[in-house]
Amino acid sequence: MDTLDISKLADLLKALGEVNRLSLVCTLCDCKTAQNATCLCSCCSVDASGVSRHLKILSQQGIVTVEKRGRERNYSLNRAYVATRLRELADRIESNLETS
Amino acid sequence: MDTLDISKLADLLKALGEVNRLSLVCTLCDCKTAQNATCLCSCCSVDASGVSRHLKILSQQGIVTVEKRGRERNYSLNRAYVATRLRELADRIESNLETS
DNA sequence: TTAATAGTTGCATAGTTGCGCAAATATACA
DNA sequence: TGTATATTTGCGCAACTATGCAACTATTAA
Repeated sequence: MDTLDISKLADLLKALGEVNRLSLVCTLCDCKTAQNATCLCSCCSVDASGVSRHLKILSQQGIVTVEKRGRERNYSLNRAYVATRLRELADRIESNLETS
Repeated sequence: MDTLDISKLADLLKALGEVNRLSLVCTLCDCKTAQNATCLCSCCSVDASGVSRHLKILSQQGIVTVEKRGRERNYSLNRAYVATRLRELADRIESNLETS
């Protein structure tokens, strides 16, 4: 894993590593359908502008996808992408090495 | 997953979500034996005091274990613990729901 | 004891982050 | 049109974070 990958992964983990953002992610986890920002407000303790900013960070990191629908934005979790990144790191951490 | 768990997991991810700390973790990944702080300095772009502080945060989060040995501290990665936390989240994210 | 080595801690600083509020933008609908 | 709803953005603020430096503690070894 080179420096660039580490930096990119760190950005992903940092995006997940904030309690309100992780709450948003966990809420989206439990939703079969995409949710709009107003609906997502209820799961974390910030106002709409804060939720908007958190969702922007999550989407910049590829954690959620936005779909514009009228005046709403519908957010859905990129389950496979996030799970894959987390499992890749888990696998790397648990890999048994022969050398060093 | 309740609020407390989310908060605790966010703390873990935040600890991993800093590029120098993640570099330390990845370096320890590739080491079969525990490494001391001076040795770990080379993998990230901060001085010894910075490394010391980052390692403290990692150990507070249970990511690494410290073993005092003379004037050295030897750090090793808690592979199973970290990998398990990451996989738990990955599993939750990918779980298919029947409702909602 | 003295000097060297390993690591930690206090301090100051620069930069980042999360937040609410208010204003702005965008869209829908009467 | 005008009004309501959904979301974003600018602003300022307070709190937090990462950093280097210098001083410190702890341990080893000459």
